[in-house]
Amino acid sequence: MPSLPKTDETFTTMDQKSRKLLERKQNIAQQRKALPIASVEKRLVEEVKNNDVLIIVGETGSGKTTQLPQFLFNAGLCHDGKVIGITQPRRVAAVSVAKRVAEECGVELGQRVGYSIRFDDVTSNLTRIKYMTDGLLLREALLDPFLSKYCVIIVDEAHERTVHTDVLLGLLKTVQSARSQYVNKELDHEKRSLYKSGNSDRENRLKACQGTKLPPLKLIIMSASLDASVFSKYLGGAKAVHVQGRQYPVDVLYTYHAEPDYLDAALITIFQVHLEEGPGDILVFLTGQEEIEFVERRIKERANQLPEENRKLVIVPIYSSLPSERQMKVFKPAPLGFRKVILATNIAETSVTIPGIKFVIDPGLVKARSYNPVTGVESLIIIPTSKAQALQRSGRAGREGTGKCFRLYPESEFAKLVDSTVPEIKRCNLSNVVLQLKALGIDDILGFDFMEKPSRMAIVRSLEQLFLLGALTEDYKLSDPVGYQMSRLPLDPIYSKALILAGEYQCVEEMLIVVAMLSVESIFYIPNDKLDEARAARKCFSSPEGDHITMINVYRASKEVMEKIQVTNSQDKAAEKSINKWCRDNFINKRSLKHARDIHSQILGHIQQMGLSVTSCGDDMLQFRRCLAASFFLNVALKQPDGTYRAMASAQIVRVHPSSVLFRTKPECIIFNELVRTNQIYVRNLTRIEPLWLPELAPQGAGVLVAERWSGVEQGGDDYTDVKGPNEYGSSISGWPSRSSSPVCFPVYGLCEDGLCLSWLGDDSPPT
DNA sequence: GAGCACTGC
Repeated sequence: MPSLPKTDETFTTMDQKSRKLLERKQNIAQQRKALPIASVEKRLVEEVKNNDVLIIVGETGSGKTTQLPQFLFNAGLCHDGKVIGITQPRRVAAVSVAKRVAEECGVELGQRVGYSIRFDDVTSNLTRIKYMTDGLLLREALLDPFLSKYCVIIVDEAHERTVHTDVLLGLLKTVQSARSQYVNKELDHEKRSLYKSGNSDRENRLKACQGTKLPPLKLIIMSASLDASVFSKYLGGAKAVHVQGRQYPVDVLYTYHAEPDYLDAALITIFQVHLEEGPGDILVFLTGQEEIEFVERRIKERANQLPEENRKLVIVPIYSSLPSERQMKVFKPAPLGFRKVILATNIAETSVTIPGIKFVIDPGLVKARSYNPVTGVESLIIIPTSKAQALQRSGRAGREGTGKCFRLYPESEFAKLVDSTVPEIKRCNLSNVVLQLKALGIDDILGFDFMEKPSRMAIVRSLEQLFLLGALTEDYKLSDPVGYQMSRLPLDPIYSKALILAGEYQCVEEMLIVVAMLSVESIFYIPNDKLDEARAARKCFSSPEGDHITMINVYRASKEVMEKIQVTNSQDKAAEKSINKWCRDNFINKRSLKHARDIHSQILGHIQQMGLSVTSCGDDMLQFRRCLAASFFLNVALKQPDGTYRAMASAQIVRVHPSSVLFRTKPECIIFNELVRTNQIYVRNLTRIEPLWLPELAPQGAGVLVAERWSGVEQGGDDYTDVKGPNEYGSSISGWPSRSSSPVCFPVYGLCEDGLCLSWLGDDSPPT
C-alpha cells in the first residue's frame, strides 16, 4: 500500500490489526469445523438436492441454523440469483444469526447475507441468504404468492409450532405444488383459483411469472423435537435426517412425593444446591412476575439467617415486561465466590440463553394463554408443562458442561405430561389467520390442510366475525375493497376495520393513533412503590370520555416533546435522553411508546398507499366516539343496577378493569377492546358511548348472519352442521338476558321475523 | 381497586 505513510508506528498498528483479523478468521473457521454438522456437509447437500422436502432434526448446538444455508449456497443452489430464506419465530434470533453468518462468510451484513424483520430490513439485491421472521414471510406471500424469489425455504424451530409457523407450513405445501408446474395462461381454472386475483400487486406478480417456469421450491423443516414423524406425515412422508447436537449430559432428579407448595419446594431446593453443590449458577423456572418477586423476597429473608459465608448469592429476575436494562443483568457474571440465582419465566426457555447455568430447578408449571371462541374471553391459566418443555428446560443446564435438573414433582408425574405443548393455533383467535388465508386465495378454510386443525367452532366464529366486519361477502369471499384493504394492514382485523371506517368519520388521524396504541402492551408503567405519583401523572392525560381519548392525549404529548427536542437539539443521544426523562416523569413505558410509534408510521405508510387521506376531527371528539361505536359495535357493555356490566355479544357479566380511566365513573354504556379473565372477567380499554347510537351505527347485516346460521343448524342442512346444535352454536343468542332476569333495558341485535334486527330488550323504552 | 407467560406482522 504505497499511499500510506510508511512510519514504523503505522506498520505496527496495521500489523496488529490485520493479525487480529486473521486470528478472528482462523478462530471462526476452527469453530465452524468443530460443529457436529460440519462432518455431514456433503451428505446434507445431497439430501437437499435429492428431496424436495427434507426434515432435519437437529439437537441444540448442532449448528444447523448457521451452517446449512452456507452449505447450500456454496453448493451452488443460488446460481440463478434465487434466495435461500430461513424463517425464525423470533426477531432477535433472525438478527443475531444473520450477523453471525455474515461474519463467518466475511461479508458485510445486508450484502450476500441479510435479515428482514418488521420495521427493519437489512437486505439488498445481492442478498442470497436471508434470515427473517416467519410472520414476515407470510406477509411477503401476500404480494408474491409463488414466493418466486426463493429457491429454498428453511423453516427453523418448527417444533415451537407458533401460529405463523403452522400457517406457513400449510401455505408452503400449496406453493410448492403450484411451483412444480408451469405458471402460464394454460394453468387450469382450478389451479388459478388458488391464487385468485383482485389485488393489483399480486396480479402484477402473476403476470410477471406468466410464461416462465419457476424452479421447484425446496422446503426444509428444521426441528429440535425428537419426533419428526408428525412433520413427515404432514409433508407426504418426507425424509427425515438427524444431526447430532453438542449437549452435555444433564442429571435429572425428581421428588419422592408431589409437593403441595411448589414455591416453598423451589426455595428449599435453591438452598440445598447452594449449600451442598459445587460452583455453577441456578436457573429457576417460575410462572410470572408475581411469583418471581415473591421468591426473590423469600430467598433474601432466608439467606440473611445463614452464616455470613453462606450468603454469597446474587438474585436476578428476568421476565418480558422487565425494562431491558434490568433484563441485561442476567448476563453479568456473579462476583468471585458468589452464586447467581436466576428467577425466570418461560423467557429463559427459548428466547434468552444465559451462560453459566449448571443447575435448573423446574416446578413443572407454566402460565399459558387460552381463548374461548364462543365467549371471546382470553384467560391466562397455570398448567403443567409438556414433556418437550421439561426437556427444553433441563437442557439449559447442559450448555457448557454436565449439569443437574431438579424437577419438583415425582417421576410418575412426568409420564403423565402431554408430549408436546398444544400448538398455538388451537388456542387463539383465528380472525387474522382466516383473513390472511382468504387474501392468499384460499377460500375453503374449513377444508384447508392445517397441520393441526383448529376446532370448527373457532373457524366458524372467525368467519362470522370477519363477515360482520365487512371483510367477507355473503358467500364468504374476501370483499373488495374492504377485505383486501384489511388483509394488507398488519393489525388485528377489528382495528383495520376501525381505521377504514374512520375515513367516513373524518377521524383517521385519531384512529391511527388509537390502533397503534391498542396494538402494544400497556403504555402506562405503574411501579408498586410509587402508586400515587404514577396516578397523579396519568391524570394529566385522562379524558372523561375514556381510555381511547386518553391514549391520544399521551401520544400527542409525547410527539410534542419529541418535536421540541428535535428543534433545539441536533444530537440524537441528547434527544433520546430527554424523551427517556419525559417517560420516567410521566410513568410511561418507553418500550411500548417506541413500539406504538413504529406501528403508527408503518400503518401510516400503508393507508397512504391505499389512498385513504389522513383526516382529523379536530376537537370534535363526539365524531370520534361515534366512529368507535361503529367500529366496535360487537363489544358493547351496559351497566347493570349493581355497577357491573353486561357484555352484549355474549351476555356475560363483566367488570371494568381498574386500570381504566372510567373505573370510578361507570357510564351507562361503553364499548371496549379487550375481554380478559383473571380472578374476574374484566373489560379493558373503554370509551363511553350513547346507547342510542347503536341502532343507527351497527351494520344492518349483523344479526341476519347469526339468524341464518342458526336456522341452518336447526335444519341440519348447511355447511356448519357438525357444530353441536343451537345451544352451543347459538349460545350467544339463546343466552341473551331475558326480561324477567334483568329489569334493565338492553339494546340487542336480536332475532326478528324478518331476520335480524337491533332491538330493545327489557323495558319498552330505551334508558334515559 | 387489579396484576399480565411468550412471540409476531
